[in-house]
Amino acid sequence: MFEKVLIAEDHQSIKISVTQTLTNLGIEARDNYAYDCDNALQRLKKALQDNAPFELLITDLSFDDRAISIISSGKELIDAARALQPSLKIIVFSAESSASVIGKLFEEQGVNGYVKKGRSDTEELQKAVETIHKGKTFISPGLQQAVKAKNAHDFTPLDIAIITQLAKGMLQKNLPAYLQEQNLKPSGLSSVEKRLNHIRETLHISSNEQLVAFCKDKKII
Amino acid sequence: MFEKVLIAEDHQSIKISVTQTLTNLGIEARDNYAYDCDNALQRLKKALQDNAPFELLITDLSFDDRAISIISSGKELIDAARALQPSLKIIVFSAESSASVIGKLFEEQGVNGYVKKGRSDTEELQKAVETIHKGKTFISPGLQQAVKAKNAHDFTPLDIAIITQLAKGMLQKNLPAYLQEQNLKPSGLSSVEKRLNHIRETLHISSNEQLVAFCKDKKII
DNA sequence: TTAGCCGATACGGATTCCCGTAAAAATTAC
DNA sequence: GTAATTTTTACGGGAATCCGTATCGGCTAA
Repeated sequence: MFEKVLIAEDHQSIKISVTQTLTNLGIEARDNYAYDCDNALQRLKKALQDNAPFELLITDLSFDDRAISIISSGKELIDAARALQPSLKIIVFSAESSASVIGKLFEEQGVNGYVKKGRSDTEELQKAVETIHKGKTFISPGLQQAVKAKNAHDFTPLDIAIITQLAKGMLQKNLPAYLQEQNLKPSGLSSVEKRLNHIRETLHISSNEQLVAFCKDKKII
Repeated sequence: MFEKVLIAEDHQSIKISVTQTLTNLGIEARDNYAYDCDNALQRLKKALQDNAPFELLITDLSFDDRAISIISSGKELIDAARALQPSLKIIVFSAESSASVIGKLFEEQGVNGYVKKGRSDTEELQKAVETIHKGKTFISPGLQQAVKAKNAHDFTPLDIAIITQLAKGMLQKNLPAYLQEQNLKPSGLSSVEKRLNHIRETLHISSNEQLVAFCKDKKII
């Protein structure tokens, strides 16, 4: 079993339960807890320098950053941790259920496991640690299919840029200039209109306001 | 100290910590846990019928309702519980930090305490239980001022109805008919335009898309 | 009662958005 | 290299929104 596991979690109540789960697995829980991302990365670095690296990171996704921090989300922490120590195994332990978000964790960031906070999360977490120790990946039951099932519409980087700017108040007629600045193509106003129209149609959405609401709900923007 | 406390919480990891906190307070934690709102209300009813009512309810706000449930959010549970048993003390234990949401819990629903999940949430929860047992209210440190600080704009029920419909795809020209159906006044198209214009101005927002995004972020709609 | 005030509604011009069509450019096929 | 296809862009009419102004209707105070 793993011997050194780092917990990155800003909720004390959850940290206590996770620690208990690790103890049940026979993993020593001492000096292995960070309540923000900066501190978590620091500990990973220190352990690496001391030739006693962590083997597994269990991290949340959202941290409320009260202080000015360099890394303020689990997503960024994962990238930084992997860059620092490619061999590190990573379990995300979060309440996030958006297929879009979870899908990216596996596909773009290569996490080893995802446990959704829920009715049986401690058992699931325990199973996840065991499964990953055997070299396999783990995902909470029921989420597998949700992540595989593609959205009716796959949002491209262009789509996301367009909708993000709309949500920031940019008029759609000003989008071409912005998209050119960002080197995003196509940038013509007609193309923007066509793209938005296409998205609305496939999602059965009738206005830009509704589209912004949809993307906010699905955590796409 | 309280003798009967009910926990309504759908995350096992948190339930474990809350139970432990209650134990630390000398409160017996047996048969006092519900993982969804329907079940929680059922237990409150049963205990009342048996002449052994719960004295305190500790509840989360968000429950992911996998099954078809009558009550699916903590907000509704609170109303139902208060209707059933007005004397019941209620602590909300949630990660929600939106001033709008928390403010309403106290002002409209009269909860006795709010503990935000965070770095010291178990200590805070313990303190909350003690404080409320003395007949006072409790709110997590730092949130007090956030809740008191009013938003730049106070959203009226009319505002919320308008923006909600926009976010559902309704065209603004169709709003007058809808508002009349809902007996909301004023309902004239000019009034709707004027209202939206006023909101955008006070919040320094330039489009309806941005307004919808803002309200989604602040959990106003 | 009536003059004055204020909010709601009606109206109209300017702007923006929607959407279909056509031209232009880029890509692919042969 | 040229034709065919697709993608991007340009254009224009109609709809919806934005915003200023004016009218309507209820309310208050002298």
